[in-house]
Amino acid sequence: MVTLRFAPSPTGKLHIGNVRTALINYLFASAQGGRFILRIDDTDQARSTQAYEAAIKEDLTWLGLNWAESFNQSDRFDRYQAAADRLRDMGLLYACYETSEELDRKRKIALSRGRPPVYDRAGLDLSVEARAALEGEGRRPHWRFKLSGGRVDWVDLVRGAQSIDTHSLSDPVLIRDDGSFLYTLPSVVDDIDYQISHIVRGEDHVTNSGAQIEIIQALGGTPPEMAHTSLLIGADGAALSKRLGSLSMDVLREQGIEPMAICSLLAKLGTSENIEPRASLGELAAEFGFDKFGRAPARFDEAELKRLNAAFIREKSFADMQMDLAAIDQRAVQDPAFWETVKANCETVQDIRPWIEIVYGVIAPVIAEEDRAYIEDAIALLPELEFGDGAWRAWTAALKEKTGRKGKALFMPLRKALTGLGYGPDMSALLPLMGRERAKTRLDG
RNA sequence: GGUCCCUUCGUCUAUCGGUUAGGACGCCUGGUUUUCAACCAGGAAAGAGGGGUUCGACUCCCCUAGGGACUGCCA
Repeated sequence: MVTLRFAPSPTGKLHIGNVRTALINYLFASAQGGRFILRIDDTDQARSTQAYEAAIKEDLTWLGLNWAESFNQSDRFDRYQAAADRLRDMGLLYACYETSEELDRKRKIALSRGRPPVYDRAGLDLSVEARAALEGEGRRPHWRFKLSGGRVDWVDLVRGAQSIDTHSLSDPVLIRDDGSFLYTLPSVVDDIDYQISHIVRGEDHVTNSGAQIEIIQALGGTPPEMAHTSLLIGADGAALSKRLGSLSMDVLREQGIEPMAICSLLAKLGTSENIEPRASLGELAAEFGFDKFGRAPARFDEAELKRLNAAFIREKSFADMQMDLAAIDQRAVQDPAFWETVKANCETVQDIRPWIEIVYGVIAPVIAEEDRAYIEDAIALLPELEFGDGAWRAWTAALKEKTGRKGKALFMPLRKALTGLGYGPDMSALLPLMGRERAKTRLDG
């Protein structure tokens, strides 16, 4: 039985990068018939909030990434404490007394001397007396895990054979000087307790994985399978982090992006599969495979998401969209033909707004000076009877007859006068929707 | 400074020593719609640079350049 986990910390909103990791975990678990667990990494009490936690859960639910079980690390401090005690008993957890400033200074000095900024393990050599003296100064220790100094190897599902030299790593701090836990130990303890079979996360965690494997082994656990996916970068090739705010789920949702558009893109981006609309997570799961992932950073382009969303929208019937349409404007649901007519011109549902005004509201017509006379003819020939399906055809045929205009010259002035725009849905469908009176008013200018 | 990863059309990628270097999205052109979009068809478009190895290199090796990650009492 495979068990995967997604472990966000509730210190911010879910963005496109997080969601990709969540989705990949979900998809693999689903494809294997396994479990997908949501773990809230809220060990950082100062920065974690209930609001973010709720928002994360809301976003995941919106995306359809349902979890079999969820828990908070803040409820499991006793477990982490027990693990810390065991490590301490084994001599693998040692007290250090440097302040952050002192550590910072040490790093800078090492760097300036051309040496790697690795912790010098000064804490390891402290005698009982020395420790007592330091504590007498009012210092409280933080605690580091003693790395083996050897190599940690694993076969990564995405990156292949990995070998991390722990000698080049600083011993990770597991417990802060205020006694609180950093994420490392809780993560390891939870992965063991919940029998996580696969850890799937971004490649920014590869060195963490090296240290974590050693801690897992020290605690008597078996390291899970590991998969580190390459990170997403922006369309401009720069790090995505700068634009994370605009790519948060709540913003995308407000823009009218479909959850499956997001999932379809994120499941395939950076893989050898074509990025195409998929209607369900089940389809994406069936197509999922770590062997399809490349190792180079993939570019996330918001424009691509919009295009994919447009493709989704064209597939949506009025029934599919009724709720969303009503939420935007009641007028959008009074005639199913409205959606069917307008959807091909929308990238997101929100794009119906201008068409609502065009069909049901008031807009400023656009009539070029040289087309005045033509529009006068058009008014004269406007079909008297109430508009049906053939109104546009009959009207333009008559106009063609009268003016000799054809093609673009025949249609574009009418489109611009009636909609204020040079593009849009089929006029033969749009005209009956807006009705004779509205058309007349706009032609009058 | 160090460690690790990466580099094929604009973008995501296929190729696992011998191919007219393939596909998808985008783009361009044409068709259709007597208009735009949508839709359909066709087209242009790529091996970062330099050295090797080899009968033969996109593919293997080295160097250079460029990009990414890590190097936190963040996760």
